[in-house]
Amino acid sequence: MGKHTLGELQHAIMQVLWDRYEATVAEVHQALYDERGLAPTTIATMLRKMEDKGVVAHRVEGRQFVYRSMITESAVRSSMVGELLDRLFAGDPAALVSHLVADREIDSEEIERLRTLLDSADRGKDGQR
Amino acid sequence: MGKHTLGELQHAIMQVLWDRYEATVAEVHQALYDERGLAPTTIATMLRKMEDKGVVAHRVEGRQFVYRSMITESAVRSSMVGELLDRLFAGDPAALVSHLVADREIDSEEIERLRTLLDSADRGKDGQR
DNA sequence: TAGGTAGTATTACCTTGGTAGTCGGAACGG
DNA sequence: CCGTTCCGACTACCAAGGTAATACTACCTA
Repeated sequence: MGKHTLGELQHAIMQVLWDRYEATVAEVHQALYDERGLAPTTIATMLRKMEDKGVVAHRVEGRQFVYRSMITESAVRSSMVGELLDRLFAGDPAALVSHLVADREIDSEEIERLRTLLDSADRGKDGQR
Repeated sequence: MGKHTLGELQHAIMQVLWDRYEATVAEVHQALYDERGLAPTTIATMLRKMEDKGVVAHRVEGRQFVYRSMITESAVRSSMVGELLDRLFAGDPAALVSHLVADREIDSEEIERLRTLLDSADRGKDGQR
């Protein structure tokens, strides 16, 4: 499996593509303009670089390019979470969760949610095998 | 609060400093040599750059520099986990945990550990207020 | 058919992380 | 006292992410 690591802007662009499935440069630019105020050429350049990396692809429609994502959001998450896990927590997911509850003030309500989540995940695994 | 984001090598170096509290360039180099096989100057250069960023500091002992970390491991974790959380999960820790159990094959045993962890965390919070 | 315009291609910087060679001074060994 | 060696300082690259101006081309319109 490749290194699906995306930079800040790249991820924001992917977000747009994941939302709409397809988008022209202009559409991506529009979608990000309020938050970032970047030039349209910046978006275009980034998309080209991302295509070089193989994370997006485009088709031609009239005189504009319509881009689409080549990787799923969950693949990117796996890749990036996995990397952070290895780097910061020696690959131990429990250590990450521990950090989450200890440091990031997660209120009791949130913890309750998480516990429910774990319960169902556990049940799901049991049912699967 | 600053952006305590460290690269791969930088983090490995910090790890050494966190372990020993203080270390010379040669010691850091030695500690990382088996895994990475880098030139001593590479370590020295990196440490200088890290000092520019303010994440380490040094004192002079004889003719060598003794470096120490200026930031805690937990601060780095907070910073980097927080960033990943915002970027990939819209700041929702539960979504991260959800991804963890759904995608990263965490076995039932692990889930059990996590649940125990959440229980005690919850109790801790209650006791605090 | 000429000119404007929309939209991609080219080119160019800047920053940060990473990697390392070479230089210069100071200490150490004889 | 002299040469070697140890070590930080300086300098130099490379890649990737970001940011954007400028060039080019093809279409659309008057």
